Amino acid sequence: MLPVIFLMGPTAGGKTALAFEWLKHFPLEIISVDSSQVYRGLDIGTAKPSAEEQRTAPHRLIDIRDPLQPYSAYDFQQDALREIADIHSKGRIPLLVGGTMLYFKTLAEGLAPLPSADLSVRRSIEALAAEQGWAAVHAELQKVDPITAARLHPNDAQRIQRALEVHTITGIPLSALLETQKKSQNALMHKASSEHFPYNAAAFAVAPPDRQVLHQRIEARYENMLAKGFVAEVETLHHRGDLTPDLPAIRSVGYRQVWSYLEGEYDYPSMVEKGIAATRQLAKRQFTWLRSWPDVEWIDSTSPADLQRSVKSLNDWLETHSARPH
RNA sequence: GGCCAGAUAGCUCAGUCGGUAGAGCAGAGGAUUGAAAAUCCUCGUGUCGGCAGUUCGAUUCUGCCUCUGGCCA
Repeated sequence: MLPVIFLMGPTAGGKTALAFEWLKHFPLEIISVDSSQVYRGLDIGTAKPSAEEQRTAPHRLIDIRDPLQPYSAYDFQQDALREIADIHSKGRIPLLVGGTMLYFKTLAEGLAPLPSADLSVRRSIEALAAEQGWAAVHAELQKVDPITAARLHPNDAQRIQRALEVHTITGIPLSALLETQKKSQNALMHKASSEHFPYNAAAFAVAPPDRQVLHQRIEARYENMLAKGFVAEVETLHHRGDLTPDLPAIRSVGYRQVWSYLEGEYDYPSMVEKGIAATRQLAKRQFTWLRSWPDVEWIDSTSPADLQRSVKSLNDWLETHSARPH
């Protein structure tokens, strides 16, 4: 079974530095696992690798969408599987690096056979919500899919909308469709191969062990982004005229806050404070995913010794779990 | 120097007709199936600036002090 490496971690945790270190020692090719770096024109604020860094180490699945175009976990799964196969065919090893934890999970576990998003259905559900409130939409879901309705909090508008959308399109409750997948799924999750993911995957996570240290890094990095022209970058997007703040791209951490600042919703210092706080909150949610991920090897990004240890660890794993292509 | 207004959770503030206090934000934990850097849930004891007085009881009333802001000199 061919090897695949997952390098996960919170934002500003030190993933890029570690990936470049590993690149010196192994025949790796990088696939980005990042729901914001897929968008063209979102560079500074997503900490996208620079042109120079991309020359040294090409990143796949970056700059593959216009901010107006949607991208989804399903799209990622399809794209990533294709890129993994391509890298293997070249006799190299795929290194998946990023912080979008749902994308990692989707890749490892696969998705149930669900319909993709349908704008007109979503609009009609939003119209109902605007007219009667989300409690009414939740009640509507209760009628057609009581299992999902019970699972979702009445305030979780986004998930209620999706569940109702799935039922409207297929006539089958979301809960039933998820059950289908569960039955066909391999008993061993994540690390084990399945029909969805026939690879041997090693999972690593990098971060400073001390949350305060991560917070300091987040703050320093945000200030640095602003110094590098982050506001001007968002201004360019703003001036296009066709982008709106409800698009996933513009909702990205930092972009949303600068966008609001440009709209005059609050002043510059507030924008900075809110942007940094939103980044901390993102990191916290990423930790929540990582704590429950099975068999993760944690690496302390503040310790040079630990970075070196990880090289040895990765080397051992590649030797025992798979024949290295070279 | 005088007058006025403040001083309550990490921050911004509300409140207690005297019975030791609560919102928003921040923070922490959790959930997470085609928007996921999204969306949602849970978690609030802090010498109520200090000292003294009145009182059964003061964060609340009174006096003095300290600090902050404003106005007048």
